[in-house]
Amino acid sequence: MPVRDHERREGGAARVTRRRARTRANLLDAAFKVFAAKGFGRVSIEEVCEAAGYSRGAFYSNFATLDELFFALYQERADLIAEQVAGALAVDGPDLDVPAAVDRVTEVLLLDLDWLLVKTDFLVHAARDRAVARTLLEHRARLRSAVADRLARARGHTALPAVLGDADGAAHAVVAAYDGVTTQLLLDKDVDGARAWLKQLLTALLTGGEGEPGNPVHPAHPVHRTRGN
Amino acid sequence: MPVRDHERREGGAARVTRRRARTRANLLDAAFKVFAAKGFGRVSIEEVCEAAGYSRGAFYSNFATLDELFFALYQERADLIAEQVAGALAVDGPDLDVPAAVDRVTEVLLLDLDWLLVKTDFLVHAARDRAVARTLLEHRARLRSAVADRLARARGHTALPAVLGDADGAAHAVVAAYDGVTTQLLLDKDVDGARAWLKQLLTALLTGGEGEPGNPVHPAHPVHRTRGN
DNA sequence: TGTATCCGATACACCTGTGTATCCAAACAC
DNA sequence: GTGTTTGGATACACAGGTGTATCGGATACA
Repeated sequence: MPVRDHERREGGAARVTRRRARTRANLLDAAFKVFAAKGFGRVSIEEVCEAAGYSRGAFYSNFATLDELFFALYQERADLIAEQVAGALAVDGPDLDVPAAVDRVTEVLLLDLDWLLVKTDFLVHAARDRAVARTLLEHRARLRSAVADRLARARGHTALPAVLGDADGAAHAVVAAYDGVTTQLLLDKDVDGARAWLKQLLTALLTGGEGEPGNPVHPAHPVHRTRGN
Repeated sequence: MPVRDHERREGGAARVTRRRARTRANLLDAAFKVFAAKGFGRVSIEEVCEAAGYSRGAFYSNFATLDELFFALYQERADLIAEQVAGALAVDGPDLDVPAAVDRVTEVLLLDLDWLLVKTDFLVHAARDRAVARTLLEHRARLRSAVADRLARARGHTALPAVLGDADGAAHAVVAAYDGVTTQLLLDKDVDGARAWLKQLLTALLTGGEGEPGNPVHPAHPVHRTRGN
């Protein structure tokens, strides 16, 4: 019998399952750290196992390939983030306090730089694999429609600038802004600057611009480090 | 004598240099194709050589590592794009025709999907290497200030919406929009949709929204393929 | 507690890629 | 043309990862 335990879970519920679940989780956690540090493309199965404190046997008992692990890892964490965003959007009553909601969402989305690194690795991965791309697109669609729903629900109370079309269009723009800010953040590593800049962008997009009168933050955001980038 | 020819060009001009330049260019071209197809992380030196029709000896005679080649490759192509963008911005006279300029720039920026793939690989690469990140940031800064200069030059003729602050802030937003649209494009591969969407975003950002009255394009852009993503 | 099952460790054979040393032929200077 | 330099091909030794088969201790259940 080959070692492929991971593909013969079908009819009856598994029997042992407890140790298994733990090691699987440990492998995923270790993989996250290693991926964040070195990048998916430069990580071997062995490294993941070593970081988790297991041998390769444990790996092959739980996953068929590194890709499969990566996929599971992404899905787990992405679902988690999606929940948090949904939570951040659900706070207000029927009428929407845009700046407050923007603050909360921004906080969640730009919380962890390591996650952004891994997420971007996954994007690159998905860009070359139709099937993977599809699930990533679904993830994004879910997030986007959460935003769109929230906006639509508040329509009339808070008017959207018609520039972007309907609530769905606005949600698209929100995601694009998030992606854009993320790209910059990956390079300058200035999380606080990125948060401020994203908040400004989003409020500008959603309110038409009459946010609080604070001065612009984007140019030379890094208070420390070389500026202007 | 080790094979490291590539690091002993110093005082006198090289002597042979012609064959060398050709093979170097061939290696870079082949690398671009292979990188685009499989992703930097999954490409070996051998593959590049094979694709270019050389042996590994040729590679090591021109580059020390795959990273070095990647860096050279990125710089070459990025410079090229920067030129084209500058050209697209330089067309108008002293007063700026925003929609026309947006059209031209958009055309250049979203011309080649392969380039976007490689560029994103490079982003991921740079995100884990300070030195590389620095040069990428400089590239972006150059591009951004080209935009900012053009906008500043046209100020008064065409009023910017004050939402984003000065011309520099607007340029930041332009780049962010570009990055955001790129991310989506990498997943749905819908170049035409991305162009339309980027145009709309940019005109909305720069004119405050009174672009042509065409209806919004973003939801369900793909005329073919699964929609809504 | 006994026992059947499962999970992960270990060992093995293999393959792919790497980097260097050496050498031949092509490109240049004259 | 001829001699010299140079660029790339070839050969080699080696490191590191992969995937599978097998085995022993751990785990759940009666």
